[in-house]
Amino acid sequence: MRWSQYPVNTTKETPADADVVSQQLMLRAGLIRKLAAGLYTWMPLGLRTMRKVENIVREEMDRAGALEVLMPAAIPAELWVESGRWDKFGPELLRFKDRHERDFCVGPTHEEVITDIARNELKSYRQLPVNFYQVQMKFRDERRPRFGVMRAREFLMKDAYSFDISPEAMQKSYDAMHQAYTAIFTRLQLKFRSVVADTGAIGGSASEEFHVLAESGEDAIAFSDGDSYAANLEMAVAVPPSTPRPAPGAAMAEVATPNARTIEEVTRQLKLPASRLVKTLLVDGSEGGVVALLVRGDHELNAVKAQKLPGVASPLRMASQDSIAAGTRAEAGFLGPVGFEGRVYADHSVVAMADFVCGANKKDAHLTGVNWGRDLPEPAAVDIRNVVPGDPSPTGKGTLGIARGIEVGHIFALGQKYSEAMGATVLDETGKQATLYMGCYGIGVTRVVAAAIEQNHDARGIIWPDAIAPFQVVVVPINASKSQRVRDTAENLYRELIAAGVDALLDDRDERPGVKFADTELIGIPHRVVVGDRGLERGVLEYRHRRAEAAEEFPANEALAWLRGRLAS
RNA sequence: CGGGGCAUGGCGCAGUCUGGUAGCGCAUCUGCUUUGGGAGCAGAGGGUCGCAGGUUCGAAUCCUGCUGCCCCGACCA
Repeated sequence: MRWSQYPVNTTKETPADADVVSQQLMLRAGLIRKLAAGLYTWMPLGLRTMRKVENIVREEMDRAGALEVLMPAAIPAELWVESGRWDKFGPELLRFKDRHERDFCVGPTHEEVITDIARNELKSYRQLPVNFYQVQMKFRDERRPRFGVMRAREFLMKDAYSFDISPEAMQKSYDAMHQAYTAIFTRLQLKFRSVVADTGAIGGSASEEFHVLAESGEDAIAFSDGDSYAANLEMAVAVPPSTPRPAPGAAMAEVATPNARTIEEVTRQLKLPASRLVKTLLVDGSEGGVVALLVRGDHELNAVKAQKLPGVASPLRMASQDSIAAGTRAEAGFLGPVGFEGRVYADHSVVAMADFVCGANKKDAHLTGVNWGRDLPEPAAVDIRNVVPGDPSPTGKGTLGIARGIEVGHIFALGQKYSEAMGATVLDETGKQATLYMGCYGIGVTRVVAAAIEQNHDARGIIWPDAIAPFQVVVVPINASKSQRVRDTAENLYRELIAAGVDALLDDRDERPGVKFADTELIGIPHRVVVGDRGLERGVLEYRHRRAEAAEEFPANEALAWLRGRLAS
């Protein structure tokens, strides 16, 4: 492609309303243009990258044996009523009526449509396993679209749905997708992790998310340095301490702690580390009243874990001032388990403590030297805290660290949720109707593009991985208007590259060198070749990788062969 | 949906309080000079000041209503 024929409008100024780097760079580089909140046009340059991502996804899906289909974006309401999601989905589902006043929605995901296909097309267990996928624009009317294409309302998604005769077979399909996703993100040259996820509202037996690691990621991920264990922070298991609880060494005593309502204030007044304190959190019980949750002073309560405990209201709600007063006759800031009459859950790390400090259930007072068994009954030991860096991995290998990630893929072993609701069955070996087992698997293609930028950029702009760069190489003639030799050399090299099947861009604009360099770096072309009279005097061209500190020279007369070596590595 | 804010040429903004000629930078176009890190000079084009109503001799500016957009707020690819 010749740059002069490509309307790439780059800007020096950062758009005022772009709040993340990827969005700023995509706008500055002219990859996308915003039409309305959460709606973007993909400009030629941006679309090239998106298509490259899409093709890699498609190739790996095909390789895994999945079959591509294309379902309508507009879906009749009946299917959604049948699955029960017409009422459950809420305002994110964009609904509309056609000219006959029939209800429709714009598909935010396609379980209903594909299950309808499955029940009509699949008759026998002999047709299984089967996995249908599509790459298609989805629409979700996000309550707040933001971060550019990362959380847009309309976005390109690869969604796949597997159908199997048994849970075991479903697991095989699921594993195959896990493998395919790993291959995809590896080929995209992104640093990523697959993490154990909460199956949440969708339900099902297994679920993993694929995260691209980036500082700016919205999600916290705990991962082990000893093996491949990784989980969402909400899901990461905090293992009980391996060291036994020390014997009591002190008598229980009440100490005055005026106005010490926070852990920080108590540690300051008592001159003790937060790890010696017990934080008492009262939450609403599922049958009224309050439940006490205890975590160590330096730990954080994990709401997802806590709301799964028997007797605890879900979703988790902190107790109101009134119910705290009714349950303890004390006030928040000075709560403690000693003398508390309701249900008590203590995190494993709390159970392992001796001579600890907690609230005295009395204003301006705490208790010190408190010990389980002696001063209060042994509590129910549970895992209700967020893991912290340095915790042992639940797999027993290595310790946990915390990283931030952007969720770009999610795989679910769904089970029979939709097939049951919509009656998707086949005949099994014995000739009986058997309800299908489903899995569903998504990749946010547009989000991958943004995530790749979040992970790969510097002050000058984007640094595309070779696999998804809109162009692999840019040939930059310097002062071409003055030198026939520069013009010819650049032109010939460009043609050779194209003929060799390399995605090459020729910057044939009549611009000053500084402008060309700055633009090339902003749009993130990984390999740059400079053709200038200065080098041609000595028969050399200049090469620089987007990440390299400095340029290097190479012989002009064997340019293609030399460059191929660089492109391969 | 709650809270805050913004709307002035393609982009970024000033002007609004205190009504009276619509302005700056970038970008665009023309010419000359320049040419290895976002050039200089000279000139040019481009604006229903978000929309509707009102106050006034006169409204970007004051008043009312509407719309759109952005930011902050724990369920997502």
